Amino acid sequence: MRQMKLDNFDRQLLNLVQADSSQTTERLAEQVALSPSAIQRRLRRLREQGVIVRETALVEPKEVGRPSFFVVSLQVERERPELLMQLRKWLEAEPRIQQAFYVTGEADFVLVVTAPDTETYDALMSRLVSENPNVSRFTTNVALGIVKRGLTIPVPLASENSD
Amino acid sequence: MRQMKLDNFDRQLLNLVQADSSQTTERLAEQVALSPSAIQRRLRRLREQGVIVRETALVEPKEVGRPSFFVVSLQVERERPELLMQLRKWLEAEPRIQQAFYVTGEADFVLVVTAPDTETYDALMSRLVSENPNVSRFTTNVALGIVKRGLTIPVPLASENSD
DNA sequence: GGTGAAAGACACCAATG
DNA sequence: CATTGGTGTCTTTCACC
Repeated sequence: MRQMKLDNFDRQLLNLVQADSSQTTERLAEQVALSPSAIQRRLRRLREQGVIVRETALVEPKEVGRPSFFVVSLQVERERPELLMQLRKWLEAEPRIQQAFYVTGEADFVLVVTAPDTETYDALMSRLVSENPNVSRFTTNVALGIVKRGLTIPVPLASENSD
Repeated sequence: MRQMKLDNFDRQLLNLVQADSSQTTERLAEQVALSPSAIQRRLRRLREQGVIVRETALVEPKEVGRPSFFVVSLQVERERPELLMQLRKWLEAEPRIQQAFYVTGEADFVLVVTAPDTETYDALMSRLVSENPNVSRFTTNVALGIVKRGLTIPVPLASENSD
């Protein structure tokens, strides 16, 4: 059931709504060579099929109290499956964990964390280690600046080459 | 001009639209104790003031060709201001660079990169180093799995404590 | 892909604190 | 006097052909 067949119309559409999901179907129809009705039906399908997961507003950190951002590398005691699952759920449930990747290399997880200040961040990480016994160590990189911030996945058209 | 004064209505609204920006003003009005008209005016203001930067659709990687994700640490030859600026612009312009943080610690930048496959990723990083002479070294962590993916910044209400 | 009905957003309104 | 909730109009979406 995975790996939907997406034609180039779908792919164009995905690129457009990733850039701006507030566009009307009419405006989208101008950019993709389709009628508004067709756009509508495709968008509904893409949402129902889970290709489009959700639509969100991006807020400017400067405007909401200048929160800090941290990139955190986690080392976990390898391999206790239940504890690993618990950690994943913990990360998912914690709103200040924006992103969590399970990675190769020296670290096991890389997190992107946001917090209003360093104290809150410290408290959060203290809770993380105390409530997840398999987390053996972590290193923090404080973000001094954000050059770019997005989740857009470029969707290549079928006719295009990969690069 | 920065650091807008946001009351608790604005803050609630920001939390709601970060979770789901496709809600109607009427549905938002049910959750915030305001009329649809008030919600509308506030949303427009938040957009105009740049508190809400843009609205985007989040797509499921599994459904668009299972692209890979990489967390990259960049070391740059410190300090050649013009080259640093050039690097920032390069990162911004490159669609496969999802996020770029300027950080403290051993690395200077941390990137989150997406690419359809490892070859494309390699080619991208080759271009990065060849077109940015100040990038001295980088280390790659391949994401084996994504536990969580979002950009939501929790906006605390004025009456609430930080934690 | 087009068309008519329903829903939602937008531009004004007087009212309120 | 800024901000609210309400009303009419226009736009956009939705369901059906």
